[in-house]
Amino acid sequence: MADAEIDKVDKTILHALQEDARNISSGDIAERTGTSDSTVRKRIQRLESTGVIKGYSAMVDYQRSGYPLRMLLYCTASIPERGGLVPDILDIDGVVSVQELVTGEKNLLVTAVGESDSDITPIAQALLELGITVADEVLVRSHETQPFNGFDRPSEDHD
Amino acid sequence: MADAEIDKVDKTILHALQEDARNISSGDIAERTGTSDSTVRKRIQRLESTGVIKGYSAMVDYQRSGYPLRMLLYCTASIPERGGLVPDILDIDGVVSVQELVTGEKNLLVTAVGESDSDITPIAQALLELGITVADEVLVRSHETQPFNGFDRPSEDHD
DNA sequence: GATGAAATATATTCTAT
DNA sequence: ATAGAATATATTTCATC
Repeated sequence: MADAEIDKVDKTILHALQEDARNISSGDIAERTGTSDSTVRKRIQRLESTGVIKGYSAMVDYQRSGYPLRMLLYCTASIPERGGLVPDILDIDGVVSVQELVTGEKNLLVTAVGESDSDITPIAQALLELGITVADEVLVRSHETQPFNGFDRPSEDHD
Repeated sequence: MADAEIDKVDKTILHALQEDARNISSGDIAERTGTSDSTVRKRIQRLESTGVIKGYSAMVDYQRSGYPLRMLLYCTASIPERGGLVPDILDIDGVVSVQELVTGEKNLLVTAVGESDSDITPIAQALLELGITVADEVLVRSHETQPFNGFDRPSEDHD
């Protein structure tokens, strides 16, 4: 359950699956690791069961799928409550991520997606009902995400 | 190329692939849409080629894979340059996302992942070399992301 | 871990509606 | 644009070393 047992093979697997989770087979990854596909499959199962791999998801361009609005909501919640509120926040329609911030008065960063501004208002309302103050709202103009590049150098072992 | 042609079937496909991009086949999705697997496959190809689906990626728990540090870097870049800098920023080791913010002096939000604080310093340095000022750094205590839930109600067509 | 064979599932192509 | 059928590939499962 610890996080220490990530070796070269695991790194290569993580890198491959971050690159393309749908069209790469265990055999393809095995070629890169120099092991067999059954080994890769067992490793993947372990990574899944230990929670290192949380799942596999299509990366959707919300802009091109009818939801052009992306907004950051900086919130303030009381520290003791904050952690427990995260699941409730994720339940709010349009919310795609919640981050607890260590420093600052604005200790919660909520990201929401929608069709238009009118979709954001009810989100702020729902947050208020959870006892969370929305201190600031910032519209996101563009958004690029990529896999972490720490797994593509399996030569340097992490352990 | 427009973003308007997302119908019920597409929404169901997007929802399914966001839920599990690796272990769901076109046939499985076809059962949900009430169409055939060959139809689903063609729809997926279209969604991919129009850029609605940007790719498929394993969601990795960086905390459990040896990279417990997540940091937000609020930056300031001159507006005309900002957009063009995004690819350069993504090239920096440890950077996982770049967001252009519409309002505020801090008009760029960079998210980075690393093993320890010492991994963040060179990132700030690299940003400086691009002519970007790091105005603020905030450590992320916890981070939860989920698929947008707008695709799980295919009853209401978006068009 | 690795390997090989059997069983399954999946993708491709072409035809038709 | 969707569906169906036939073929070809690919993938997993499982027993074995």
